[in-house]
Amino acid sequence: MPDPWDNKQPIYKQLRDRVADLIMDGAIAEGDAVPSVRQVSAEQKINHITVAKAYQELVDEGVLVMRRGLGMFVLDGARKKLIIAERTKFKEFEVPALFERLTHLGLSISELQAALKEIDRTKKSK
Amino acid sequence: MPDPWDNKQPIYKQLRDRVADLIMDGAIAEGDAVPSVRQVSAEQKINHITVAKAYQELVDEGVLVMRRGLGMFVLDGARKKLIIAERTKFKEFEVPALFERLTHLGLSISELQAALKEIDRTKKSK
DNA sequence: TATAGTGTTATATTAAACTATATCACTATG
DNA sequence: CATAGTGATATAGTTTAATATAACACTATA
Repeated sequence: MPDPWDNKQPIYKQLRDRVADLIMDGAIAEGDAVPSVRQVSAEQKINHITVAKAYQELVDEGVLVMRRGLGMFVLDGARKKLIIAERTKFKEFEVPALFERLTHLGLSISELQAALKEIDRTKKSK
Repeated sequence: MPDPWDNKQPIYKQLRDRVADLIMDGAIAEGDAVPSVRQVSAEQKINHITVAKAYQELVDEGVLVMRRGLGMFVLDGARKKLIIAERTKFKEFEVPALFERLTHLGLSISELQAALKEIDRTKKSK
C-alpha cells in the first residue's frame, strides 16, 4: 500500500482531519484517549512533531485536552461541537466552491446527485 | 481586497486552475493568447517564475502552446479536452471525497442538493 | 524507587514554494 | 536596425513543512 498521504495538504492537516472524522463518527468516543503521539509517529512513519502539531490544532479547537504524563483525551461534548463547526465550514466554503466547480464543468445539480447516489448504491450493496 | 490566494495549495496550482476555468468558460477562446507572464506577474504581484510554472503545466496538458517571442496560446480543441479531463477528475476523485465528507457530517444528498439550489436561486436573482 | 509510557522542547538538516534581480534569445514593429 | 514585448534561465535568499536525534518533565505502576 502506498503512503496514505497526498501532497495537496500538509501531513499534519490531513492527520487532524482524520482524527476529527474518527471523533465525528464516534470511532473514538468522548473521554477516550487518542492514540499516543509516539504510537502514531511509529505506525505512520512520520515525525512525532508532525503528530503533535495535528493534535495541538484539535486542542486549540477545544476538541482534545492534554493530561501531562497521560496523553490526549477527547473532551465531553467534542463530537457535537466538531460536527457543528465542520458543517458550518462545509456550508460556508465547500458548498459554494462545489457550485462553482459544477458551473465550470457544465454539470447540473441533478447530475451530481446521480453520481452521489450511484456511490451510495455501491456502498450499500457490499 | 485581500490576496486572492489561499494557503491550501501552491499559488501556481491555483493559477493553473483559474486559467483552466477561464478556458472552459470560453472567456479565453481557442487561438487567443493568454495574458503574458510579465503582465500577470505585475498585476498579481507574484514572481514571474510562479506564473511560468502554472502555464507550463497547461502546456504539458496539451492546452497551451508556446510561440517563441510571441507568448502562450490556447490550442484548438483545448476547451473540450480540458472539460473532459476535468470531468473525469471530478467523478473519479472529487465526488467520492464529497460522499465521504457528507457521511462524516451526517448530511444527506438531499440536504446538499437543497444547499446548492439555494445558491443557484441567489445567483439567478441578481 | 526504578521503569516505561505520556507530551514537550531543542538542534540541525532537507526539500518545496516563493521571491528579488538580472540576463539571454527570439519576434514583431516602428 | 533599434526597440519593446515575448518566454526562459541563473543566482541567491526567505519561509514553511517535515525529518532525525536527543533530552526533559510528568504520571502510573511494578
